[in-house]
Amino acid sequence: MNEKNRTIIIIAGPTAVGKTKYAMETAKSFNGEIISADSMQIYKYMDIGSAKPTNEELSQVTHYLVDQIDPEEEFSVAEYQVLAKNCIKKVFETGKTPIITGGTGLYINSLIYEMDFSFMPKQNDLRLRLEKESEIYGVEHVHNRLRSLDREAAERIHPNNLKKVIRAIEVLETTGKGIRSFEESFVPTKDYSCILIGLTREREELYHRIDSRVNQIIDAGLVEEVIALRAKGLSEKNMSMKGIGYKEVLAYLNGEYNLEEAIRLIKRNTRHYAKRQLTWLRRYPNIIWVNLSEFKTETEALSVVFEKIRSGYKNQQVYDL
RNA sequence: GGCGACAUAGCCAAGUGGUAAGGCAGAGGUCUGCAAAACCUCUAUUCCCCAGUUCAAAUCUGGGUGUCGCCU
Repeated sequence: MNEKNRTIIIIAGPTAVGKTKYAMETAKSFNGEIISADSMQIYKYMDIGSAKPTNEELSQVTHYLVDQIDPEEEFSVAEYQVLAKNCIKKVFETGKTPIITGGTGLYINSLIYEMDFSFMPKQNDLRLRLEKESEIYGVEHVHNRLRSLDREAAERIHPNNLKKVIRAIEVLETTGKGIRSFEESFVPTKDYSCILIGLTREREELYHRIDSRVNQIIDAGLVEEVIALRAKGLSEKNMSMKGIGYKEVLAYLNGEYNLEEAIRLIKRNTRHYAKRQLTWLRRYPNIIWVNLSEFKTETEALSVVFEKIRSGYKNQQVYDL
């Protein structure tokens, strides 16, 4: 089998770096179709705040996993992985190249590493019980419980990180096994190989782009979009509404602060998010970085991106940890 | 010109004789079923400047500089 037929291209990078544009061009040049790895763009009706590709862009290149899930639905990596892997398979079958793009690091992990979520399902009632326990007796109490089950895991997970503590207990109670070995096995998937491009920019420039994008999003009608979502019955309780831009506008609409403050917070939170994304991406040993700030024109930057993808094919720069 | 208050990190500040709280911003990091989530770590050898008192000064005294307020 031709190596090229089994290689996916991942265009990763922090929010507002310009992923959409570069992924589009890559798709056009490499006979590709785009599969999103974005935990917010996957939701329907959340167009403006999640900075989805425009209708024009969507019509130019086939996109998967954008606009798929109802915002009130529960969704997680486990489901994402199944959907995305199906899409990848489908794209391969048509003889095209899957281009993965998006900023959700965990979703990307689920595609490049052998990650099996199926044997440790979530346990809603246990979760609720533990959450309640932590409210009554405090996070330390729940953490102590983890300690009694798995000392080593307790040492690794900070007591304040309740989500993680609960998940560890959940896994221990349902499988009876430790969570450790599982966490450490970052085994590359055998389904295909990956060329991972990391787009970045100088921090200052990135932050400027974020600020101006937030302004654009507000002008484009984010507040109206949130009002419409609220009218559908969505509230801050829904995961989808915890997205940056949504939670702040919701708080503004609830009278917690004024619009100006909401905009300030959206900008700040987006900056924090971008920083965390960069931290995440730095962990990939074979990521091929392209600093877009280094180029005078987009054409120039694009040709470098393409060149790196080509040499990626040549060197078989695949995930091999 | 006179009187008064204040001067501590990029910003907001606490500290009123015992060796620089805290918050924001910033930086670094963790991550295997909510991930735009959740969580962790770091960031003033020095408090506007100079002199003095004291074992010890951001803290007290004197002078200078600057900012703000009030009065003429």
